[in-house]
Amino acid sequence: MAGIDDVARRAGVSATTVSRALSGRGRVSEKTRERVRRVADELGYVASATAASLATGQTMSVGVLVSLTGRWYFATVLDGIAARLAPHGYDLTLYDLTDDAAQRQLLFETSLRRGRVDGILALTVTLSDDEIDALLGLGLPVVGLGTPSPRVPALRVDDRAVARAAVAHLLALGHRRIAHIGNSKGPGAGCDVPTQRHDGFVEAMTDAGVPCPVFVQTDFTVADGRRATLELLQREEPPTAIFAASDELAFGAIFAARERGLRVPDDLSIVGVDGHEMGELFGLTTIDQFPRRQGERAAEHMLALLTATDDPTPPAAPPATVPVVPARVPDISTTVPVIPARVPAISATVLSEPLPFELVTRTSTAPPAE
Amino acid sequence: MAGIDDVARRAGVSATTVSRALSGRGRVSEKTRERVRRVADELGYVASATAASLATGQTMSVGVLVSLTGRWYFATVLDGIAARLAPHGYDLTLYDLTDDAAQRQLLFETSLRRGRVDGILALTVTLSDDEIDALLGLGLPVVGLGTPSPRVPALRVDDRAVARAAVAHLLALGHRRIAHIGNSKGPGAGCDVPTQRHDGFVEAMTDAGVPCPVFVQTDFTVADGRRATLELLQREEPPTAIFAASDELAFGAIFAARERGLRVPDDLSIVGVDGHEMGELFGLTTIDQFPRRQGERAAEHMLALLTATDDPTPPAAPPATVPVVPARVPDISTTVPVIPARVPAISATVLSEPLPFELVTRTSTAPPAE
DNA sequence: CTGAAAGCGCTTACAG
DNA sequence: CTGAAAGCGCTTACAG
Repeated sequence: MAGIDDVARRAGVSATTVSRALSGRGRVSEKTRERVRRVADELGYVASATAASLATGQTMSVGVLVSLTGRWYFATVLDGIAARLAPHGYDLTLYDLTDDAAQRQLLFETSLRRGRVDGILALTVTLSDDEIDALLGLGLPVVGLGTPSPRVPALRVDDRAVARAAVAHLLALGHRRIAHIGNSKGPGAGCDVPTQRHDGFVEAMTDAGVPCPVFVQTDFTVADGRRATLELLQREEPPTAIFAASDELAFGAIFAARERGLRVPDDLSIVGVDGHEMGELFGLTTIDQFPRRQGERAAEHMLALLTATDDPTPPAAPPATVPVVPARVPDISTTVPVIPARVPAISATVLSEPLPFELVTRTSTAPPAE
Repeated sequence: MAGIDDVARRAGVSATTVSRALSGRGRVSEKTRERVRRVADELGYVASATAASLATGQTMSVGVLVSLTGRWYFATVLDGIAARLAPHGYDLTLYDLTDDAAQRQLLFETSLRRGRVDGILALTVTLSDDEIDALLGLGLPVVGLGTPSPRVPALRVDDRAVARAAVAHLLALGHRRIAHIGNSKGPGAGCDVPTQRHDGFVEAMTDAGVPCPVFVQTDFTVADGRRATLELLQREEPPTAIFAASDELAFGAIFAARERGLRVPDDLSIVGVDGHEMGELFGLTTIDQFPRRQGERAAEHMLALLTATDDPTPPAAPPATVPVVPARVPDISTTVPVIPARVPAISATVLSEPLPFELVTRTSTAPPAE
C-alpha cells in the first residue's frame, strides 16, 4: 500500500501538502491539488484511517448499540442509520448487545473505552444504571432512539400517544374488552418504550371508563405474541380486541386467533405498532412509526453533533431536528474531506419534537361482533 | 481519559512495562503485572485502539459487507457473526451495501482502503467483477458466505443440493407441476446462490422427466413472493407446488394462495429455504440452513485466519472447519490480550466442507389434490 | 501557497 | 524482568 510519502515524492511536494490537498483542509494551489490528486489516484493512495485518527483525534466512525436478535425493527433502523452515515465518510461500528453478562461487561468496560468511535447511537435496548453511567462517562456524544433512560438524550416517538391512538381506534369501533400485550415490566416501571405504551394504554382505557384493563407481559417475538394471545383467548371473558406493542406480536396474535378458529377482525380485532413490511400482507392495522426514517434521523442528529464547529456562542436553540449537514457527498475519487469537529456539550435530554407516527387502518380491525 | 504514561507513573514503571503487563505480550513479573492492572483499573485506563492499531498494524476489527435492507436472513447471520467476534476483542464494522452506485464506489475505492479492518466477511451480495477486484486487491483476508464469485474463498451450502432436496420432497409427494420462484438471473447465469438454487431445481426436474419446468424470476421480499405466485396461479396450468428460493418468498406464496381462495397444502404445496423464525407459525415446510450458525462459522473462520501465527510451513490442509481459536475469552477487567497475527495467504476457493442444511417438514406440503 | 518538525498514544526490537 | 528510544502514518501549528 502506498503511503503519503510515496505520493509526496512522486508529486514533487511535501507530505504536508499531500495531506492538505487530499483532505481539503488548508490552502493549496489548485494546480498542486490537481497534481496530488492525480498521483494519489495512480498510486491508489488513501490515507490510513488509523494514522489520521491518531493525529486528529477523530475516528470518523459512529458506534451503534443494538440488540439485533431477530428483530425486524432494529435491522430496519440500522439500515437507515448506515444509509445516512456512509455518504459523510463515517463508518459504523456495530455493538450487538446480548444478555450475556460477561459480554456486556467487556463491551462497556473495554470495547467502548478504546476510543474507536466519535459518538454512540443507542437504539432502544434495556440498559442498567451502571451501563448508562459507563455510556455517559465515555465523554462522547450519545444519542438514543427511544432509549430507556431519561438521562440519555434521545429521539423518540411519544409512545403513550402511540398507545392512546391505537386504543382510541379500537374504542371508536365500539370495543370495550381490549387487552394489551407487550413487554412492560409492569405499570409505571420506567420510561422505556414498552412501559410507555403500556401506560398510554391504561390511561386511554381509564379515560374510557375501564379502569383495570387486561395486560399480558411477554417478550417481543411473533411466537410470544401467539402464546400471550392464546392465553388471553381462553380466559372467561376473552377480549374482543388486542393492542399489541409491536407488529411482530400482532402477527403472533393473528396466528393464535386463526388457530382458535376465530376470524380476524370479525371475532377479534388486532392493532400493532411499527409499520412492519409484512403488515400489509397480514392486513394488519398498525401505528406506523417509520423505523427506517427514524434511523436516518438519528444518524443525521449524530452527524450534526459531530460536525458542529465549536461555535463560541453555544446555540440557544438545541441542534433541533433535521437540517443537519447538507448532503455534501465527499469527493469520491480520493480522500474524504471533513469539517473538523469538536465535540459540543449536549444539553437537552429530550431532543427536538417527538418523532412522527401514523395510524394505518387495514383489515385486522372492525367493530366487535355482538 | 488517562493515558499509558499516567498508569506508568502511578505504578512506578515504564510505559513499556504497562503495555506488556496489560497486553499479555512479553515477560512481566507477576507482581508488577498485578500492580499495573490495579492502577489501570483505578484510572479506568484502556489502551487507545487507534494508537495500538497504528503501532501494531492490527485494527482488531472485522468488516462485514452486507445488504441489510429488510432481509431477515442477513440480520440473523450478522447476529451470529457479532456474537462470535465480540468475545475475542474484535469489533465489527458494518458496510451496508446499497444499489446506489456512488455509495458503492465510495465504499470500494475509499472506505475499504482506509485500513480500518483486518479482514472482510462478505455476505451473499451481488458484486461486480470490478468490486471483486477491489475487494481482493485490498490485501486482506476475505471470507465469503455464499458469495457470488468463485474468486472469493467462501463458506457455503451446496445450493444445488438444497434445491434438489426441496424438489425431491415435492416429487415424493407426487407433484409434477412444480414451479420455482427465485432471483436467478436465468439458467446458468453464474454461481451465485439464487442461480445455484435455480439450476438445482432444473436438474431435479429434468431427472424426474420434466425438462422445462416453470420458473419466475423475482426479488427476495415477501411482497415479491406474493406477486410471483399470483402470476403463476392464473396461468392455464397452474402449479400444484411451489419451491420458493427463500422463506420470505414462501410466505408471500402462502398469502397469494390464501387470496386466491386456495388451501395450503391441499390445493398448493409450498417449500421455502432458510429456517426463518416465522416458518413454524406459517406451518412452512422449508430447508433450514441455520443462518445464525452460518454467521458464527464465518466469524470463526475469519478469526482463525487472523490469529494464525505465520507458521513457516504452510498447512497442507486448509484452515478447515471449526476448531479455530479456543474459547479464550480475554481477561475482561483490563485490556484484551491478543495473539499477534500475520495475515496468511488464503489458498482455497471453496473452504472446507459445505455448510449443513436440513429439510423441515411442516404443514405447507402434501400430495396434490387430484 | 508550501515545508520541516513535532506530536497523536501506543508497541516493540534492542540493550541491559 | 525492565526501560529508553524509535517508529507506526498521518495532521497541524509554526515559520517562511
